Amino acid sequence: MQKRGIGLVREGNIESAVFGQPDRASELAKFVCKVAGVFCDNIKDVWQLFGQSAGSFVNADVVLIAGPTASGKSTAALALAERIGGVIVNTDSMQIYREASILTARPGESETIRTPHLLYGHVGVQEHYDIARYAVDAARTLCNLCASGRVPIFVGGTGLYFGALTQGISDMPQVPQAVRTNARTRRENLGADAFFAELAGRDPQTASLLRASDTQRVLRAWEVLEATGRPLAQWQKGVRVPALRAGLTVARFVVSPPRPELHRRIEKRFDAMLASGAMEEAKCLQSLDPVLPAAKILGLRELNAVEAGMMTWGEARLAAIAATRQYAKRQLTWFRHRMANWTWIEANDESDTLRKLASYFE
RNA sequence: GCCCAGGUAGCUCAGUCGGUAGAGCAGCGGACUGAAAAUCCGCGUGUCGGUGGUUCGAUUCCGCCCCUGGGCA
Repeated sequence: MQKRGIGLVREGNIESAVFGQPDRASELAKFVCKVAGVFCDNIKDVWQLFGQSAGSFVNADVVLIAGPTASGKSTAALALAERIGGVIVNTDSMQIYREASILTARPGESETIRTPHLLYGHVGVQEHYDIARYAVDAARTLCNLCASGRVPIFVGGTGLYFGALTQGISDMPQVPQAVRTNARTRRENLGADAFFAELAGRDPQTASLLRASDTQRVLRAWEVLEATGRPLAQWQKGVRVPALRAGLTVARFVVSPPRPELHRRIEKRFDAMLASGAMEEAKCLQSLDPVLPAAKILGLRELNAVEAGMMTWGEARLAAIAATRQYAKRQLTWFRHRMANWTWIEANDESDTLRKLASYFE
């Protein structure tokens, strides 16, 4: 076992140890600099203050790399994996689907042959995958990898799933499919407002946190109450167990190109998808039940609209690209607020991203 | 060259009987614990083509010019 980097911060009777945890270190960096009376704006500088090499980061037990769609995070993660002997683990809610490799930009054979990629394409599009299953899959994967001694590098764009890794989700029973179907039917029959009023009558606590228009959450609240007899808000107060258990050294990164560059990359990537058979893939998925999560894969609806004669190619292309931009924006909102203390890699291009990311593992 | 229709937000357009303007889309900001590539909330971002004139006041009316469509030559 290699030695972890440790820096001591002293102020009066406060004494804190900075272990090889970039996020914790970055939190303390400003404080350290203030105490030391020097200017430094990154973690490596902090380490150098203490005469230590930033190489301690290579000792991370786990690496997390988040980023908006098309940010180049997968490429960066692969390069990092090869450098530190890591294994890539998916943290994306759509790249899990077997039959949708092109539209979800899932790593292909040329990537998977270089480094093991886990939790990619392991679920059929007909399945109703969700964060609960992800939490289980991720914990199991982590467990397996711990024994192997290879560093897991979790890569993806689903903020909620990163939450399962770092925060965990409250334990609660699975809602039977029949109850879920009933909820949908009932909301359709009653209308959104009456359905919400009904929920508010039975579960004012959860309802007070929601709006009638929030279809998905209102349905979820109703289902959980119906299936368990207990308000969702109560369940959510339950203990959350992170998949990344305490004691692990976790290096956390957000890959974030400048917005205009990201938009260019999104457009370019969609054209690349079209060129590599996205239309054919969409055709195979066109009869998917709209209720299934996989039916929400970006671009699917638009390409199927072309097939159905409802949209021209040009319209579908622009609509799909716009939908992807909007998704990236929502991801960034999550990351900015939930991952504010992660190490942000704000590079202009792929090689710059790689260089910056790698610099934390030198 | 002449005639007609236009030139208003990033795009498509509405509107102002003269008091400096608003929709959709795009965009931007935000929320978010079992569908999360989902779901939901908030925000107009503008030399009203240019320039003279009339007017207390012009994006609106008039003249000229420029640009874009279409038609006639």
